Amino acid sequence: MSTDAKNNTALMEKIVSLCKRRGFIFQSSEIYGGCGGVWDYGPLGAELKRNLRTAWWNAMTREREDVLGLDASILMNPAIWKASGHVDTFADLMRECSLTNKRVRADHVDPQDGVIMNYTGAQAPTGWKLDRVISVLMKKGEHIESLRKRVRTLIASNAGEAAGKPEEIELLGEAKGDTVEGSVDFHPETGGALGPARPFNLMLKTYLGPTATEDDVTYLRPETAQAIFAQFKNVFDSSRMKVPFGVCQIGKAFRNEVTPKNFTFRSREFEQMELEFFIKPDEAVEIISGEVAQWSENADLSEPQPNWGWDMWHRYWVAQRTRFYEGIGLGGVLEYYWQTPDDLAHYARACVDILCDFPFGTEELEGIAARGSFDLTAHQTASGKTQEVFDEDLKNAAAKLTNEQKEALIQKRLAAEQAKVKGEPMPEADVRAWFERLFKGNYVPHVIEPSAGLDRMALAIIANAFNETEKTDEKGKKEVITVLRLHPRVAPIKVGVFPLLKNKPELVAKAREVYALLKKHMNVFYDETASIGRRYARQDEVGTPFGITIDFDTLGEKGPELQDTVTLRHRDGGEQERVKICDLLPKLLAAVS
RNA sequence: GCGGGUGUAGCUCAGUGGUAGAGCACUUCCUUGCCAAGGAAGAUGUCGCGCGUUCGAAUCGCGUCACCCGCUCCA
Repeated sequence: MSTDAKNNTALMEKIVSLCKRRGFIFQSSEIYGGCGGVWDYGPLGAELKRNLRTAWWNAMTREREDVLGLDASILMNPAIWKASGHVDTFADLMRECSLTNKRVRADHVDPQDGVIMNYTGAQAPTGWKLDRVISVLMKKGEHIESLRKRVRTLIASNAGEAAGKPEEIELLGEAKGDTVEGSVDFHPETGGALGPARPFNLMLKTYLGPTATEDDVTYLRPETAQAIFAQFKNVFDSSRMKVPFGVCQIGKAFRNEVTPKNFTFRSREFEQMELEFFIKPDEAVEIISGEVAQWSENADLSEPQPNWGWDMWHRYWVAQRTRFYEGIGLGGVLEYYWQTPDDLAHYARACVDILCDFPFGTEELEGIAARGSFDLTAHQTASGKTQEVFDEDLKNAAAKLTNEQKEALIQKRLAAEQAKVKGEPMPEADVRAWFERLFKGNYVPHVIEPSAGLDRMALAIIANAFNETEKTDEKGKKEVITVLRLHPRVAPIKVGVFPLLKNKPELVAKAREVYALLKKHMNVFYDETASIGRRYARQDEVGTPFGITIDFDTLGEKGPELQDTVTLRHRDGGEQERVKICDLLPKLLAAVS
């Protein structure tokens, strides 16, 4: 491991340790030895998550006119997961390469010719040993030395650092095996023998009903999005909304990840915050507005416009989400990755990953995808229930088009279908049928999907707020000071209230008064033990942005001007100001909301 | 899933076959005049879990679970 990587691992360990010590995050089921890939949030973690959830919910729906909330069940009719493609994608039989553990779909192995080479194991000068039979296909025309080199390289990369340099690995007990033709038992790239075909499903299966037969199988949802699609018509019909509008949801999702890792970053149970923002197809926008706005570097994305097509809406949501992250203190550590056509799923038109700096690397916080009408159309087809909306503006505008104008639109779309890089072009008859419905004002909405992970967000917040400095006191004793520089809005505790001394009843009584005053409005922590400095430090470590100290001036010892004023201490920098008790609440509320 | 590593007090760790330890944290009391002060007393561990070897296991062996690292996976 490089020095950087080691430092980052050490940093991550400190963060994990702080999270446990101060009650942010615990290992699930710890007293029973834990449970792989799931985590519990302690008192402070629960507050932090709640603050993030509230910030998101407010930004996405309460502060907007065009987005509504939903809270759907985790268990759903399994037909939803068949329609969405989740069952098929994950129910494939997979085979694993015995050399590299690379997986391939069992039905996607190309037949190969060659000679099977067998080894009884391998060893390295580092003392590392592999004690298992290795079978590799020496492809027709391949030189034995080239095969050996390949095997050594693959073994070394799979074994990690323990095996040392590939060229020093010794292959043991080489023996020539059978000659095969058209064999599908070897990995097409590595040549390693493939293991048995096994189902590989990332969805957590369960049974609805006590009989637990295969007929009762359903899944814990692997994403919250599908519930929004499945309830689209109900929300639309019950809310009097018009496209464009969105439906958002916060909730748990479950994936049987192969390797949960990086603390809470990739876990098997996690919380998603997703918005499905439904928009008109570009053709509808063009008919109504006469044009579709083109994006450029200096495009104004602040207010949605009627002539926005999917591209503008997509970029608008990227900008909106960026603003959100800035508002919770992550503005400085974001990166963006625009997926290339190769990365994109066939149904997606564009997808931006919002990445964030973590100690273990720059990783995805949120994905913002333009998914076309893929999801609603899939549910329409599978359920047999129309997911179309009727758009009167569109019908009226279309009625004014000449036949030539209509045909021009159809021709433009047909050309676009032919130019598609991924997926099959839509047959002309289907395109014409679709336009037929469109000209009457009917279409299945398209969608922009910003999908964020709450647990990742919480981890990003903690990791980026984590700050350690070394301090030397008067006696020359060095100590490490830890401060979580959390944005006041997300901090689990907003303010600490301290009497300067605990053996002066007047100070304690006044401090309890201030505590009671603030507690109704925010999470406040009262502490009278240990020295004032230590109490400040304890709160710094959990990111409490403010500290209030009740001292003798508060009691009026230095005269009436200072009576009923307190010291307000700021976490970052430790500067202090004198504030009247009656001014505290408005001042603090402004800072934390 | 593969390979490597780790697991001892709340945290960080020492302890290599013979009575479980330190620092910090914690509790109580005294003291305290703004940034991890001091004093006194105290509590805290089936040494991840299970099986085995042994007169005796935190220590050795096997298994298992969890976490970390590297692969792999990640619509």
